[in-house]
Amino acid sequence: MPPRRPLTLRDVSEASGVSEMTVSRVLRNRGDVSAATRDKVLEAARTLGYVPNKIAGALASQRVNLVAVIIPSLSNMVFPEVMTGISNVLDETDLQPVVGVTNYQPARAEKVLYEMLSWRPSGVIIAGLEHTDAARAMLRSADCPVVEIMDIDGDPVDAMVGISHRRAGRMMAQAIVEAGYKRIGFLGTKMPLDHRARKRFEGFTEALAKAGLEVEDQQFYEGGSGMTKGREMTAEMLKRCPDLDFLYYSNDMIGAGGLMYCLDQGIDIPNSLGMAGFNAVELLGGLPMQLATMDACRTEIGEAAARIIATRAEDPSGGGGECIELTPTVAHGDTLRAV
Amino acid sequence: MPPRRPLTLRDVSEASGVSEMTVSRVLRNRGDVSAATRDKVLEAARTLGYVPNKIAGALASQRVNLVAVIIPSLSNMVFPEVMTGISNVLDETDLQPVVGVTNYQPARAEKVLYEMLSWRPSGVIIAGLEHTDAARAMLRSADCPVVEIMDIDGDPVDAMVGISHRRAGRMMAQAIVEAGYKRIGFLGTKMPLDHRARKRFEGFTEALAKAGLEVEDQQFYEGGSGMTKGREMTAEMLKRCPDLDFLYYSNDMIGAGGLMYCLDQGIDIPNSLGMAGFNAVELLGGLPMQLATMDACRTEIGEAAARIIATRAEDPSGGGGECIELTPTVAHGDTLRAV
DNA sequence: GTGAAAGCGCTAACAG
DNA sequence: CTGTTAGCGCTTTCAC
Repeated sequence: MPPRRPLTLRDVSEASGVSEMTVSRVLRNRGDVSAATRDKVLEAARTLGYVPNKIAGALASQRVNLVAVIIPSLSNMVFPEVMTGISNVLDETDLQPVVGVTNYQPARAEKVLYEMLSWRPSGVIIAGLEHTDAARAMLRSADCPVVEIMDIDGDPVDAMVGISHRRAGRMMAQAIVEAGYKRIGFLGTKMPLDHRARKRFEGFTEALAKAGLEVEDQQFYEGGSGMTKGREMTAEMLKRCPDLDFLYYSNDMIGAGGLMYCLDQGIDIPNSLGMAGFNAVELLGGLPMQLATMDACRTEIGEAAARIIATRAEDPSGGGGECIELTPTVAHGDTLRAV
Repeated sequence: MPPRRPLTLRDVSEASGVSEMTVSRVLRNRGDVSAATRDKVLEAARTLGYVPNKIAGALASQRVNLVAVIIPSLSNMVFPEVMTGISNVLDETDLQPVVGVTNYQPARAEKVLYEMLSWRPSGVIIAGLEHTDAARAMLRSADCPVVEIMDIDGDPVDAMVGISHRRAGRMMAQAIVEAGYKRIGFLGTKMPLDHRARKRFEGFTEALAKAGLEVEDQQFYEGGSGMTKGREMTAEMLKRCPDLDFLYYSNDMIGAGGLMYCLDQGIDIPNSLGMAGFNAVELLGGLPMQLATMDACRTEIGEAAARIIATRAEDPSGGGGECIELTPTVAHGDTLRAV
């Protein structure tokens, strides 16, 4: 057995007695090749176990079938769902998503972006509208479509697809006000790290203000959002302010923890206390009570974003600056009184 | 503004008055370059907004800093945790993970693998030991380290890192037997789709048999494992076999759903009924009762796998065929009586 | 329908 | 410390 050297087109060419060029044509289903030649080539390629070298191919053709997807985390169920949407659409094309994770760190985001752009992807899908100056500069001069997703409250570099978190916050506030709750507490992530949560909170307080109300107590946390965290924070807040009649959580996981705590305590939900989260986490479907929440249209966002990239990959001249706003809906569940 | 053409080294070379080769050295921190030249180059590169073309670089250097990670799903929290482990280690190197998702479909796995191998990655990390013949063939002839993860009950193509699911099943069975439970039901995914669950089940029944017991009832499902599913299945099984005294679930999510159901029903856990899952999902920390479970060492698996790749990337001659078995531990939680 | 030549943008290897 | 030369493996372009 000769020292293993990666197979090249030339090997297939020699094995099949067909020129490299024609082998290349066959392997890419390009141009007219006689059935006989095609068979010879495919046969040779398969028995050799040839895998084309996309690096060389991409360099020569100036075409890369990769789409860079840059997200803050995989642990937050939101992003896997966005990925599902993206895959749903890209699977129909020859584009391939490549995922980069930033862990909510702007510095990492910059590095991941740089790294991915250096592979000259056919498109970039990136979470959020807030980026460092350097990242924005890279996105702007990237020679491919850029879709910023999840959020539309801001100025995109190119295209954007998402929901208005400010509006989402307002909608939830309105539902709460309409249901007659008055003494409202907020529990969520530390804002500077989470722009979308901040915008929801802003919309939320704004709509409360319009109804003459304000948030009576608030508490912020850092780190992973498990149910444990929600449980602890809820216990603390209710100890501090026992007369609250509603708790608004920045996401469903901590909300579910809070809900479990309240049920343990025998609190009468949703009458003496209402609760709501954000994000419609379906994993939580089995809880004894359904938390009020709001669907953030994650799969749809991924699909729409991917569609923009795919469309422009087909026709690079068209498109640009697309802006797609999706509309979330409030689910009252069992923890927010209907009116 | 001239028609936008991607910047090349030559542009930086011209802008800085330094040869392409030296520019290249600076940008890669390679070899000795005088501080003066270095500054000129970096300055020029930054103001131009140059991003190197890794495609060309990789072709020339025959080196790619990508590690292909192939996993069945992102929705199953297991895999994001493995990814965390991988990132923990690769972040210290210049290697970059690239994720491909197969959705548990062998055909997709083949395609994703082919696609990734065609980019000539520095390593492959792939979930499971079971692959189609074509996939195995590709892995075998891939010219890079291949680490199969999660499971070690089988023959690896090259290296493997994981736990023995058969042993995990046995361990849980022993804990259950020792605790004195006798009438045991099993609820899990359809086996042909999930080799690791199957192996756990095999080990489980084997250890039960050794204690003179067998599974009294079992039920399988397909599709996403949310708490809802676990709740429904549990209700059905307990209706069918009300005298069961233990329920073993193939994962924590459905187990948690079952637990919620039983608590709703006022069943006395863990006395009249014990329960256990698999995978130590920490998101569930806030439930009123902690499900007995078993840690599958996901982060550690990712770390160990990445370390193998990183080590071999440094010294391509060394290594090969590493096999790392990690040992899970049983957590009794509140749903499995201690002895 | 098929082949030959040129070069994609970078880096290895060597020369100064 | 810096520059020159020759490809990396494929596809584009053009010729037959």
